Amino acid sequence: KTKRGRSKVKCEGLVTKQKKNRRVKANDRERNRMHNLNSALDALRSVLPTFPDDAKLTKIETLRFAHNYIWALTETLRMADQCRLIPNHHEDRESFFHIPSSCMMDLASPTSVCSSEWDSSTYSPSSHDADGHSPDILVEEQCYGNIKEAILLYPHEIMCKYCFFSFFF
DNA sequence: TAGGCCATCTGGTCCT
DNA sequence: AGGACCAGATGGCCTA
Repeated sequence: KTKRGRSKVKCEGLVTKQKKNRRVKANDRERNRMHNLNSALDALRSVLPTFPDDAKLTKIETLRFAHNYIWALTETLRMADQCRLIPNHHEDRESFFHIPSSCMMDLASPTSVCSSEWDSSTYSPSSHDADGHSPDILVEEQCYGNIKEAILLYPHEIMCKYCFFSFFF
């Protein structure tokens, strides 16, 4: 073989080696990227309401569930705002707070402050307070705050209320 | 055993 | 040129 021929072969070998090296590095980056994506999905799973016995949500289920959950929370807040803006709609408030017993899952029952929050009797009008605030306004404020707290404390019920254990959009 | 889910590899495309 | 992103291909694992 000529000198030029040998160097050509050597050069091709070098290029192949370089290509292989680039591919290996690219694979490594891609793997890393997917791991990051999965970590983000895990983080998302961790803030979604699930039960201990539930199998881990798949990727697509996680995304759909998150979509529905956000919708349910938005809807809950919207209703809370409505409840706040429309005075004397005790019936609405009561129906909003009423969680069907069939929906009550295997959760620890509400305790202390929380237990009364789900009790509609909490919202019945009472006498004026020392500052002279109308009981209705106090009730509305309390109602609004309670709903927000309830969202944090009882995500399962919120989801259940809106029948969002189905994963369809 | 078929089907679903997943991780990984790969080549193409776009961006810096 | 190199990195990020994407979609298709492939093979492994699990479950009904």
